[in-house]
Parts: sequence; C-alpha cells; structure tokens
Amino acid sequence: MKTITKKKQALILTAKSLFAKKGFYGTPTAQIARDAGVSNGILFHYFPTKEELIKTLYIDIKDDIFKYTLSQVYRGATIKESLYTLWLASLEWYTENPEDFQFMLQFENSPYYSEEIERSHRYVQMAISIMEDGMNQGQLKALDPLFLVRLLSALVERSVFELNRNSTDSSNSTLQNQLFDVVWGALAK
Amino acid sequence: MKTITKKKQALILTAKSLFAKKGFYGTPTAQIARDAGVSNGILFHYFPTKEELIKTLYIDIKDDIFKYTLSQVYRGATIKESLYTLWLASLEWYTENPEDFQFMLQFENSPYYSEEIERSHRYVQMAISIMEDGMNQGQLKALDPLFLVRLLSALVERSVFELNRNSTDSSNSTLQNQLFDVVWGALAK
DNA sequence: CTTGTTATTGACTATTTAGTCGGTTGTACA
DNA sequence: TGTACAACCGACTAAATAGTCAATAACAAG
Repeated sequence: MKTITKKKQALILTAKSLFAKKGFYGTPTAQIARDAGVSNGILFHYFPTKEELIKTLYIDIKDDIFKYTLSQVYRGATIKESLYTLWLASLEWYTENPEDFQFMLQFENSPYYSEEIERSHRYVQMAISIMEDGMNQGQLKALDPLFLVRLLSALVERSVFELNRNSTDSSNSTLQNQLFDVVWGALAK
Repeated sequence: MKTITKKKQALILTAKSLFAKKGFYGTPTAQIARDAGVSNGILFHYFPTKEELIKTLYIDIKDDIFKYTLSQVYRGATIKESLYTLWLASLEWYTENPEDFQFMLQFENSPYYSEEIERSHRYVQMAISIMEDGMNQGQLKALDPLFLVRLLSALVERSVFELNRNSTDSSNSTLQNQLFDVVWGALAK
C-alpha cells in the first residue's frame, strides 16, 4: 500500500512552490524543510538527493497534466478537435496551476531534463499516438510524432505567455482563437 | 577607445563554453578563470558579479546572431522570403555555433531573463518591424509583433533539435523544407 | 510485552563558491 | 623621470549548502 505521509506530501507541495518561485538553485533544501514545517533530515529520508526530489516532482506534475488533458479527448473526435481539446485543456491547467507552468518551464530546459525521461513517460505515448492518427489520416504534417508533441508543448507555452500578457483584456476569447490558429497552422498539412 | 584585452576576451570565450557545457550553476567562477588561464581576481575586475558576466554574454551572443541573420534579409523581399531567410540563417548559426544555442536555451529560461531585457535589445526592434510589415501587408497573423518574434525563436529552437536528431540522414533538405512549412503555417494568415 | 521497522528530529560537517583585498606589474603621457 | 591609472595576481574569507548521523518516537505484528 502506497500510504503517503502528511510530511512527505507537505514536502512535495512546498518544494514545488519554492522551485517555481525561486528556481532550483535558488531554493536550498533546508528552506524546503523549514517551510514545510518538518525537519531537515526527513527530506533526505524520502528523497536521497535534491535531484531525486526534482525528478519526482516532474513526473508527478506531468502525470497530473496529462491525466487532465488527455481525459478530455473523446474517441471519434476529429484530429483538429482533439488538438484543440489538448491545447485548451493545457491552457486551463496552467492558468489554474501557475506553479506547474513555472516548474515545467524550468525543468525542461535544465540539466535534469532528457528526451529519454520524457519519451518513457506513459502518457506521452498516448499523445504520440494521437499525432500518429492525425498523420495517418493525412491531416497532420508527416514528421516525427514526438516532434509534433514537443511542438504542441512549445506552442502551448508561447500561448500561456501571450495570454498572461493580455490578461487585462476581457476579450481574450478572440485572442484564444487566434492563438489556436497558430497551432493548427503549424501542425496541419 | 574600446580596446578589449586578450584576457577579457579569453574569459568571455571560456565562460561561454563552460556555461554551455556545464550550465550556469555547474560552473564556478574560479574554473572560468582557471580554464581561461588568468587569475581569479581579474574576472571580477571586468565583471563585478557572475550575473553581470552572464548578461554580458547574452547581449553579445544575441548581437552576433542578429547581425548575422538580419544582414541576410534584403529590401524588397517578400515577407515569406524574409522569414525563410531569418529562419535558415538562424539554423546555420546555431549549427556552426552549438555553444551559442545551448547558452541561449539556458538563458531564456533562467531567472536572468526578462522580457524587458529582450525588448530593449536594439536588433530585436528590427525583427519586430519585419513582423509589422508582414502584418500590414496582410500576410501574417495579426498578433503582437514581439509575440511573433518569440514564436519564430521557439520554432527555430524546435527545428534545431529536430535537425540534430536526424543529422545522420543526408537527405535533411527535405526535412528542412517540412520544418519551414511548420513555421510558415504558424505565422502566416 | 517484545521486537523489528519506519518516521522523525536537528545538530553537525565537509565542501564549495562568489566575491575581496593588498600588493605588483605594466603602460601612457606630461 | 615621475605619476597616475588600469591590468593583473592569488591567497583569503565569510557564507551557504547538500547530505550525514546518532538518537528518539511511533507503530505494527507476533
């Protein structure tokens, strides 16, 4: 049974928040423990190294996001609908969980990231097969499907930035449509 | 007269190389000095802090890239030609200077980066006005021009990764065309 | 109740690192 | 030749930080 203790959970939450705000290198392990209200030692009981903690966080967050976004894609949808769903759900997620956004941004450009770790992620495989479907239907550009997945990620990232910049406007549903046009224009054949 | 000393130049070169290979946080200032064959003290004589060194490097590299890429865009070119030129020249630059690529990748997702520092860059203004021209001609999507510039950067970045992955294939000029289709599809109206 | 295991503590350390400083060498120029 | 100023050195320090450890508490099972 995977009973996750309160303290471990507190560590995970606090670590995510601090990493997002201050960065991996701006956040001492001691502060994570302190802010989580636990002892220094317990952190290293659960996570043998700081790196391990960071990678665990990455897997967890990626899990959450894919669980949320992929669950909204329904069978029988056109590929354009599927991509729109994925894209929009990602935006929603990142709007609701800005710390996840900051964390991912950092991680995927840090020495901790490797394409291997991403490719091995269970849910990434599902995203890949959506892309493959689209290619087989002749709707998407014939490129490496992982490349298309990463491309979508990059465009989601840009979209988030642009929507944040214009968050004052209430009329950002127009902007949203324009931004999806960018995505579709990039991926569609 | 801006006579740049040999030692300062050595520091800049060594720093770039080490940062690209080991990352900002994996590279002690002491090692930069050692590898550059100069004393520890002289580094801080030229760059009061490590951060200052990093930012200087960013400005320098960005200068180089824009000087190279923008100089190839000729007056009277269609917007599609201009974008293709910019995109291709960027690819060439990054292929020839992989350290610059690694450095930029890191910097633009680090705490050192700010949109302000980018917007204030002289050459970025030129890229922005190319985008504005394209919009006025009704050829590009009507979005914030800096957004389009950043979008192009992101797509260049993805292109570099994908071309590197397929660097064994000799037939990557096909791939190159496909990748530019992605760019054009994303930006064009 | 005993015994083995896991959770938890917090003081401690070994190392690393950015930045300093007092002094030396070179150089331009009046 | 003297003087000012920049280039340059490398030993030094003060602070920070990842990870350790020996000891205690909690708990589960037999």
